[in-house]
Amino acid sequence: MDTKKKDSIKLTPQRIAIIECLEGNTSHPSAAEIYSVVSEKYPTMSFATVYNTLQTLREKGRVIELSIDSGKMRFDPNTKPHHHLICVQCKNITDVHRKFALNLPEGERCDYEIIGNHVDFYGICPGCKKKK
Amino acid sequence: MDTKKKDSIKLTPQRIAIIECLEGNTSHPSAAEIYSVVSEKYPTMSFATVYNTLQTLREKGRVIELSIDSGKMRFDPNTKPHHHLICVQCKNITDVHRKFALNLPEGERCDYEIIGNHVDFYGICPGCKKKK
DNA sequence: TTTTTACTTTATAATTATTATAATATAAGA
DNA sequence: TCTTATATTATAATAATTATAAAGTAAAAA
Ligand SMILES: [Mn+2]
Ligand SMILES: [Mn+2]
Ligand SMILES: [Zn+2]
Ligand SMILES: [Zn+2]
Repeated sequence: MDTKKKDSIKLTPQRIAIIECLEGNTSHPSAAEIYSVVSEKYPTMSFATVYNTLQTLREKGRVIELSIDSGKMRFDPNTKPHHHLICVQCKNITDVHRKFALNLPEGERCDYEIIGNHVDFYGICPGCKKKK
Repeated sequence: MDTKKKDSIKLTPQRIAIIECLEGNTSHPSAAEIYSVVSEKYPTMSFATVYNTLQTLREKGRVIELSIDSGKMRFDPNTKPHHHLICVQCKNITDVHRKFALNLPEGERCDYEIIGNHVDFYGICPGCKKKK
């Protein structure tokens, strides 16, 4: 809710545009998609700024990186634990807010210290179903 | 168990080396790691051959691509459905053979046709725990 | 308010993973 | 053995991301 001092970042117009693009965005955009949106408002926007800002936001815990799409990173401003429903065809990602009680029994933990888990559901989205 | 005619591929020494490198391999190697292993036996081995062969094996359903590690693909010769335990520090991937009964209720499916699911457990592996 | 300073943006180059191309080589069937 | 479709290789091309360094600017200090 409220941001601690350590979480504050210098608010430049570019950063504000990137943050606004992400705010409430459930499309899990790639860096290129974010660049494409913000560069409309700021034509001088550089790709490096998008990457720099995303890295800063990640360090501050305001965005999460998803390694779901092969080749490119996708970003999620929803940092609360949740799961995903992924279209295997168009790679659309939809949030799943339901909680799952998944506990690995001692024997399956291989001495790992377990931090958390994440479920990916795979399927075909309504849009792709329509296209036969 | 037995390979159908359609699944047969021309067996070259390079392909055999790559297949043998993958056979029973539970380390979920990257293309570079596979190249590094097979190029010891075949010094003329090309990176393109590793990628070509991996693509062929994937098309034949003999290997699975994992988009877990940011930046690079990792490959899993175990194509039976299973889950993973991932070290957030060194990106070691350990198989989890336990089954989870995960069914999304109608309301959460967003009209997707659901094909399957996969669970990633995150944690710190014993090796990384030791290094403080 | 002006000055200072540390941080940010930008253009550009570099890096890394992967895919494409085309000439040469070869496994496997006739 | 001969033939041919397919595989391998060197090499170039592409795509995503990271690094560098000069120039700009938000915010703190004076
Ligand atoms: Mn999400
Ligand atoms: Mn596995
Ligand atoms: Zn789709
Ligand atoms: Zn580890």
